[in-house]
Amino acid sequence: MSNPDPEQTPQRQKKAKLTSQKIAETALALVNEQGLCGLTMRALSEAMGVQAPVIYRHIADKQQLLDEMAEAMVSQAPLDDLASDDPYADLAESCRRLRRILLAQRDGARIIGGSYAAKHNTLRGAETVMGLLARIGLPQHKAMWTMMSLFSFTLGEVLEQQGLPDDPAQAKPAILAAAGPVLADAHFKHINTELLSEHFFDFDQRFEFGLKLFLAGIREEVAV
Amino acid sequence: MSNPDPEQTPQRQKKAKLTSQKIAETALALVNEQGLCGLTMRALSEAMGVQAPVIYRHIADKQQLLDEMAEAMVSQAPLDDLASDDPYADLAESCRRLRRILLAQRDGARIIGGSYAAKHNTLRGAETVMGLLARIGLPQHKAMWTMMSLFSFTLGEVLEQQGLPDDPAQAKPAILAAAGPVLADAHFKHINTELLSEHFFDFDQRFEFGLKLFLAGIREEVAV
DNA sequence: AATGTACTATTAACGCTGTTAACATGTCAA
DNA sequence: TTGACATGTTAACAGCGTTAATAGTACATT
Repeated sequence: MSNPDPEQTPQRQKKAKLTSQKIAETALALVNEQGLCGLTMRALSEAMGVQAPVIYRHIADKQQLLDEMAEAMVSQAPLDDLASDDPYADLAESCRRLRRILLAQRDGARIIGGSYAAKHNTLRGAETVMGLLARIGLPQHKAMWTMMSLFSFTLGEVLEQQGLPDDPAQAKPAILAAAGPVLADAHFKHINTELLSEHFFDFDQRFEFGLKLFLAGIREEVAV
Repeated sequence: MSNPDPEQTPQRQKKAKLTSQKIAETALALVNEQGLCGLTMRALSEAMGVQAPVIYRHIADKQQLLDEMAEAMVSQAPLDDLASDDPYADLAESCRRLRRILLAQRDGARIIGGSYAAKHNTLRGAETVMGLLARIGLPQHKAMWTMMSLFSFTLGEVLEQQGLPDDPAQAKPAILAAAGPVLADAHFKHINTELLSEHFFDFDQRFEFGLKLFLAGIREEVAV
């Protein structure tokens, strides 16, 4: 059978049979448009051409919706193909992919961070990373701590990046204006607005630098 | 004058003059009791023996309240006394203090993470850490990236720790029960429930291990 | 001392939220 | 045809952040 798309979906995807997975995908799309605050059950149901209480036929509450959204995000970029001869490079690539997933979805870090989803795709990604760390030579419990540290670091970085207002060209002057007076006043020798302006908002370089530090620390740990 | 505490405050701190700082402190105490979800403007005003709209005489909206709360938290543990002969040790201690602040306040990580407060105490702490990293030998922009990476790591770790239900003895079995079936099913070679059970929830050791990795990475970066 | 002014507090209400109850419709099996 | 069950609807509840309009209260000035 495989559902041959019976009709051309007149205006929307109207009668799409409403699975919890489709709900999660629509919710992610809605967040991309409106932001996480705009994700209300009513707005979501309207986007699906349906009344609000219908959603509750497929998911228990909003928290479970967020969990499904998190799992849907993770499943978008599996790590199965990572099998180069350099596990450190693969490890770095894993973190970059996680970061890319988070950045590709508006408020992605908050969605992932707010859910403790121990579901299939999430655990599969973890398994891959644990395999890399085992190849590197870490014992199992240290591998787990390392993985979680890398996850926390990556999540925290994107959390901060996505925390500022949507338009970066607008957020930057605002933050500089807020910090400026304080920095000018007291005896701040190691921070100044030029430093903030030029390097604080370069999130890509920030992330890569932190990642490099972390990997160097892992090499050191293994070498001992 | 200095307001000699005119009366013995009959039942509560009733007529405490209601500054934005006192509001923030009461809000933090309320979150400690009820959790962040329990922090409503009505509950907060009731805790202060006052009607809800009065709050808005002193703060613009709830986001600003959260900012004030974040700043109040940071101000609780300054870093001024850190001046040992080992800047790496001071750096580690800075991270531990930040973590202790976050853990001491219920939902502390979410409060700090949700605010972009470029206020006095926050920037002063940053200045101290930047000084340590300068002593270590990092150029200014790398010092800033390093500081932000450490902050993201620490915040992310506590965020995850505080993300699980309040009673850890209750959260642990729940998560294990959720992950168990998935782990048993497929070909998971590097993760298992024993590993999770014994080492995932040891957040202190997790944090210390990640911190060690990071510091080793910094040493490596400087040594090059 | 009386008065005007600014601050502080109150009550009432608006529009919105997640969620549930009660009821209607449609679909498929016996 | 007759159930049974999934799926949809409308109406409503309690609670949220926030604002408007109003009342009281303290203090500087006349």
